[in-house]
Amino acid sequence: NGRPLPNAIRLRIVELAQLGIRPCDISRQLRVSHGCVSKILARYNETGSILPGAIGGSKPRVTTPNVVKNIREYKQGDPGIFAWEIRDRLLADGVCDKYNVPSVSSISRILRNKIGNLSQPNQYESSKQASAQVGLSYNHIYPYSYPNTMSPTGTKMGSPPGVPMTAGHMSISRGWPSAHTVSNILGIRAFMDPAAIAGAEGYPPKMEDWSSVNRAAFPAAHTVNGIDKSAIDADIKYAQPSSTLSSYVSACAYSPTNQYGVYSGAAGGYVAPGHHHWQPQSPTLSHPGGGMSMHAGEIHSPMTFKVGLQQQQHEDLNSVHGLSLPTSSS
DNA sequence: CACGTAACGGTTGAG
DNA sequence: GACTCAACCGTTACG
Repeated sequence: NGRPLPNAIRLRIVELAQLGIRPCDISRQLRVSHGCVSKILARYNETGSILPGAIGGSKPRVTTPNVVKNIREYKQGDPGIFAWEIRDRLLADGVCDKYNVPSVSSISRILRNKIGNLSQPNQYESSKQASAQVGLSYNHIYPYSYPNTMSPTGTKMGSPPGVPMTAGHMSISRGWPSAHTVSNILGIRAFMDPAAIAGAEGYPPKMEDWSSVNRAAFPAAHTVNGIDKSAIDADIKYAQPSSTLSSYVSACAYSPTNQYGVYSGAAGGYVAPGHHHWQPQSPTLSHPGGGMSMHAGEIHSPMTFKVGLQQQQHEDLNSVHGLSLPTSSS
């Protein structure tokens, strides 16, 4: 199946590993392939996140209306300007950063297709030149936006939201933002995902049974009660692009004190991203020291984001508590 | 046998 | 609304 393992299972994998259980035993116990266990643990060790990457979607366009507008202005200001000069200026003026600056060929294409007839200064006439409004919202809504270009809140995001990430890591992942960069965004969904909760109390018989499982898993869950999966999904879907929310969730979902302190000391480890509370209590699978230092920059911001929406999620996650981890008892 | 990882087919979501 | 594309997923097979 192509869908991510429920978060609860992912959690268990990391938790068991930290308890010193061997990966092969984990895979047997949780009935997950050893390859999957290996992958999740490897990722956890590398990034501190247990969350899956961002599935689906398209690579963000770099030729946003704003970029096009700037290119147009450059061209108008200096009709003889070369594409590579435009590229440099886009970088120099901060219109783009090195990650989302259009290629020279893209710029050439823009010049040719969209700005070719500069004699017509009517900016928004040609093609679907997208209004400035759309341009504005671009970074806003794009889950894949780069951390440094996407900070609608303006409060944080000096580093990727909620996820530890060194520059080196960014570069090895992909040209555009690493899946891990947005993994916390997915965390919203993953953690609200009924399947994830269902998975906590055992192995979900069928992922397809989300909606029914959901109700069973949240008998008293105010937020979910009476709302079917589609409604939830819709909420989540719209919530996702919000970096503010995602930041919060990443913090909330992995808050060791509120959510998982119950489990055990060792289990606290997986909460990793950016918590100074985190202490490798179990050396078995604790993060490499370097890994934690990567998180340092994140430490404070997630905490601040926990406040607003916490109650709601908190209770949801408490449900996770109630249902999960027969391990600790058995 | 345990483990890491590439190949594979499936799922997802933006365009 | 169906389609395409490119991302990620977990399983499987192999070393």
